[in-house]
Amino acid sequence: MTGMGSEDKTRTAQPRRGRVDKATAIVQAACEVFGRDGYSRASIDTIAAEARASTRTIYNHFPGGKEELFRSIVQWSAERVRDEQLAQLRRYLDPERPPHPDDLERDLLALARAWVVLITDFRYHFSLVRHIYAEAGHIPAEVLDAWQEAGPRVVGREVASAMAALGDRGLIDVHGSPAQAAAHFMALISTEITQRSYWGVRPLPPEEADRLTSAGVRAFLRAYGSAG
Amino acid sequence: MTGMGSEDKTRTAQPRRGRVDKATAIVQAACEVFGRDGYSRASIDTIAAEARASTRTIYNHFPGGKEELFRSIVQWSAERVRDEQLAQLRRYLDPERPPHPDDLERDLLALARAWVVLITDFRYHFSLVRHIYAEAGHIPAEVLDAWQEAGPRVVGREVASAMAALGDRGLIDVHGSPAQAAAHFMALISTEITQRSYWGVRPLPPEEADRLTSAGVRAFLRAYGSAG
DNA sequence: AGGCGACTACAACGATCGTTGTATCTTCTG
DNA sequence: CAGAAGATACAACGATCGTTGTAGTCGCCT
Repeated sequence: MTGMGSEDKTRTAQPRRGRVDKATAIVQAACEVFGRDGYSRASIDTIAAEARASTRTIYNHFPGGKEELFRSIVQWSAERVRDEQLAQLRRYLDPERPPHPDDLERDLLALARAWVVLITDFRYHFSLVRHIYAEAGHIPAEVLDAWQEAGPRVVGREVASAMAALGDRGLIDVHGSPAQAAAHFMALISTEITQRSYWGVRPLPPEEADRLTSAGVRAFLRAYGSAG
Repeated sequence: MTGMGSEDKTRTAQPRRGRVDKATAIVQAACEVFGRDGYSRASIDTIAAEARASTRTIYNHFPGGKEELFRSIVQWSAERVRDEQLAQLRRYLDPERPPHPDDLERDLLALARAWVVLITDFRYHFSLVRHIYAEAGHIPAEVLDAWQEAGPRVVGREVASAMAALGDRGLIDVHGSPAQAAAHFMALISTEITQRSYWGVRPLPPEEADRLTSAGVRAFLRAYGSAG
């Protein structure tokens, strides 16, 4: 939004220095530090050090200060993870190519496993989400809504429509509400893992995580499988 | 833990002044403020004001300062809520008096509803839990373990043994792991509500919460009901 | 009454932190 | 080369906060 004028030729496209673009370095560092320490504990100095930038540069890029920086990275991180989650969803549960009934459990399990991997891959993002939930009372409603709409709600809707597709083809029985089935699917595959691992802070042994994931998928299929 | 010694006559039993015991006033206020603001944002001055005490009194009762106060109230709050949850569990799912098969869904639903009510009743406690999860990386492992062992793990074990009892009597099929069934039950009845309501910060309309709860119970019974 | 224990008001300290201004430096562009 | 634009180092400010010390107040018990 800021900085990039309207008709500059190729100037701002190339990173000024030989290094990485300072702006993205700051955003990445801020993601990590905000995720690790939370809004209050995170200090501008720490973010600057992590980004190998000076605090002054941060304030040049984000005139709104800490608050604007936080809003920006929440949005940025949500979009990034959302895209990754949607990619895995389309990869293992493409509404265009429904799986054979025999492969349904395999595909759901593959999706679940891929998502669990994302939880540790994007550890800092999910730490950030934890802090968002914890500090929900101190975050303006508009910011919360913008975040939900940029990330979680989109994913939820996509999973719901995938469930609807499976239902239409008779692979599962959504029992009237594809959205409800989607929510239950996500709850069953992730709740226990996230809780036991403190949202990835203390990762579980892989085989344990796998056991929980497949148990969740099997329970989901018993609850929503069309064959029963 | 403090205060109630073993052989004090009647001195510490009666509040010294005409008011409430300052210690419990401080603990309650600290619970509320820590839950609302989190560890870093919460200030001793705020807690003192909320407890109508002076900061000096706080340091007299908790020589360890902010850290000890936090540890104490985490433990205290966890025990209180645990007892409440166990009471509801025994009320609606007493292992000694298993329900008739026809009443199983009704009883499970009653338990689920009672627990959902607790989420808003003990709003500050669950806010505290959010912050614990968010700041897990900054809390000593021993404190985290002590908290889990004083609260969540006990409840989880009790629900698991209730599930085992239901399984033994053929009312449900635990599919090999009562603990897993318990975790799935709790996930199905509470995950969506807690997420959608931001853990009680923005409470859902009661009928909406009810809809989600009963949908969770029905899904659980489809996954774990012995009749299928 | 006298003393004791708990509570309080008040001030002060050191530390951390968000934020800004300024002067200097580097690197790219014309 | 000159100039511009971005980045940096540095210092300083005001504010908040945890914590401690001190002196004083209030109510209870002997």
